[in-house]
Amino acid sequence: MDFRSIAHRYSTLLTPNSQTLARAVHAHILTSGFRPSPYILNRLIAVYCKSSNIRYARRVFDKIPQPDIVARTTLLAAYSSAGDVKLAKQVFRATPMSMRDTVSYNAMITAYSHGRDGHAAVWLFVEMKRKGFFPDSFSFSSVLGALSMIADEEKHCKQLHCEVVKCGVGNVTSVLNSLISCYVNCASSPLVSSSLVMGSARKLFDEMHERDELSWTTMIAGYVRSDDLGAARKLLDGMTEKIACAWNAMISGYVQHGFYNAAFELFRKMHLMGIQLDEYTYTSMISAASNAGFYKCGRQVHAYILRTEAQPSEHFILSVHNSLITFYTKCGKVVQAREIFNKMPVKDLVSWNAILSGFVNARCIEEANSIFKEMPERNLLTWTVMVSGLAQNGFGEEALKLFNQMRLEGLEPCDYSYAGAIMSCAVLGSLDNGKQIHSQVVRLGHDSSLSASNALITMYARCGLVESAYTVFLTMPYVDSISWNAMIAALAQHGRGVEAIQLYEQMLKEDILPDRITFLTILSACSHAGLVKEGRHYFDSMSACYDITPGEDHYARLIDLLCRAGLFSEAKNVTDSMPFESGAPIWEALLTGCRIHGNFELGIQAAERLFELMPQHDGTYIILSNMYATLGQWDEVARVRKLMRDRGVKKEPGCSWIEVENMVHVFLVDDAVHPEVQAVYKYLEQLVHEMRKLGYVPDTKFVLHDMESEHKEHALSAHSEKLAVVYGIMKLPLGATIRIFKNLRICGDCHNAFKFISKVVGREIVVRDRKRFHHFKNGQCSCGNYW
DNA sequence: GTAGGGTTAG
Repeated sequence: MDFRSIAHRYSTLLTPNSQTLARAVHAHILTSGFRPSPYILNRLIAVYCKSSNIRYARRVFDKIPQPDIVARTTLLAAYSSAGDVKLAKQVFRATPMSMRDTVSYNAMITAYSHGRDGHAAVWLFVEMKRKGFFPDSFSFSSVLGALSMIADEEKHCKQLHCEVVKCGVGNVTSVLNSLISCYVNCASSPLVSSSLVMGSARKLFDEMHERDELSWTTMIAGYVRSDDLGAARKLLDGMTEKIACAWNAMISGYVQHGFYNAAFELFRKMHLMGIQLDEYTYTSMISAASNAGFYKCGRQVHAYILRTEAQPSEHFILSVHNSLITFYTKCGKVVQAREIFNKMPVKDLVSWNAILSGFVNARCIEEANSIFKEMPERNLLTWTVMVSGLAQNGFGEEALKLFNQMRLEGLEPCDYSYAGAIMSCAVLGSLDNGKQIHSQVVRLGHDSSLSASNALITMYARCGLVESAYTVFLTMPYVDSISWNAMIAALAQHGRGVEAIQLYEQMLKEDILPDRITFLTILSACSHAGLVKEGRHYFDSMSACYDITPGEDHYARLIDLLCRAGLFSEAKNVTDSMPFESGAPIWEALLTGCRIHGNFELGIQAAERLFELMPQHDGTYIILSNMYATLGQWDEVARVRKLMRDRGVKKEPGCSWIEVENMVHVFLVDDAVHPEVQAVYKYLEQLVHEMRKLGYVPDTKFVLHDMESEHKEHALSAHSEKLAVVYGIMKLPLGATIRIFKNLRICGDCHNAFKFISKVVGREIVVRDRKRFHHFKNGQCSCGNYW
């Protein structure tokens, strides 16, 4: 067979799906010196482009001495869909003016549009007209897509609408679809009245002579985007054709707005009506199940897919499995999620990010870390998930390090990333860092972001500056229930229970619905302030007014509230009426109350139960041993100590820290490590002398009970919180508030001592311990000794 | 040779 006939056969066989043949032809060209016609070369480029083999396409292209406009446009379009605007532009620029035509302009406009550069696209559209090219329906579809990105006023859409009509494509369905989509996008701009613009879109839709799948889908998705689910549903119900995309848009709208039951109802209807369910339907439904916590429903969807999809496409497998990973992790089934992830034949970035955040949410930080290291590629989301995951799990330092590293790698953090960094500062109590990040947030315009601002509220509160937290809260352009919860929690942690309750009441007045977290917060606010009646009232309102079933955590806080107030019989009534067995949180609350009120009988009972439920928890042993010590039952003290030793339980060492000039200084009990600790001891000695003059008597009871301190007199002055406070007095500017942090609860003697210190040195001391804040000022503590 | 919608990761 000669070359000519081979060429002929190739040209008929080179369909877009014949990649193998394309390689054969290519090889033939390279090895035999065969010079195919431009037509064959163009086909070859097209086949390579179709199969995303752009590098081969480029090699063929570069071999052509004078590529024609078809070859150039094919390559340009391939770069465009691969998202490589730079190379697309290169090809376009290299095309001589005399060769260019409308199609090549259209392709380049689309390339800009894919590269999210709406201005460049519109500019090229204008240039193309100036150069005398007449825009066709493709030009309008492309430029309208670009315009959607930059138009924030209806008049922009209207302008192009006029041109569409002038150019005679005002009746072309595809152009009208793009135009509708343009109006729809514009409707989400804050500068326009959404209902007015949606009205214009709808008018176009109603006046169309012919509506295709896209018209219906665009219009329905448009209503969904402008939060008008009712209009979307009405349109869907009036649709006679069976258009899966339109149904998918509606379902996804329900899911995004949290109407999970409506989504499932529509899903069933879709199935009953015989509309083809596809990966888009399934992913939405699975995500509905994960968000709503409908484990059974999700399993059913999963099982249904396995039963019905015999030949799923690669795209189907990928997207469905990606959403399944999230589903299983959100339902607490990390093992299943991992299994699905491991078995996936092809993984993309979404899969990796899904499993990563699954581990992060399940608090499996080690696994998350190894996934993060293993990932073949990372994006902004990856880093953000990891930063906030580390922060949420208490690894503030690691989180901040990672945040800085992501910036070094040239990634521009988004508001969520900043929220993670701010939370790290909250965990560390690093006000200097927090303030710095706050100013960056403002500079970058992220201060209107909910996630960043909510994190700022928490950060300021946890660094001891409730007023700054309040300022953030009050200056937010809009707030959500998380903002309210954060602010109420801020007041609660600082013992300002009455204000916390007032804020909660205001939240109700503003028609914000409280959630489970709100009640946890408000109950502990009542607990810290001794507001028993109010606490009971709010607890009862949960199921009565808000249809929220109190969980074990809510019961535990109620019991904490009652026991702190010494109401043990009431607490018992509550535990008896609980719909479940008392777990560890309940017994812990009881034990805390018993410790405060010296109710040893019940306390010992609670402690013994806790030994069974969480044998590795150091706190129980310490409280129990202290109780026995107070009773003088030294045999029992010894027994508890032995039990602790035998079980290998280690007491978490007390440690306190303070920030001075952007540096965190850490002190341990009996610290000998900090370079300036000798000076600190010396200063403390002088201070105690002054304090004694005012009536301070060291309370040796606390030493007696401290299982780690063998040397009484010294141990008292060597508690880490004292060292940190003294260091602050020595190093911070005169009059500045001393803010220190402790990993455990503050010791009773230190609490007493700080009252005296605040008076002697005339400074405010703020202590954040494991549970709450203490503000010492002028010999008083804000907790009113109720802690 | 060129366009436009519905999904999954916080």
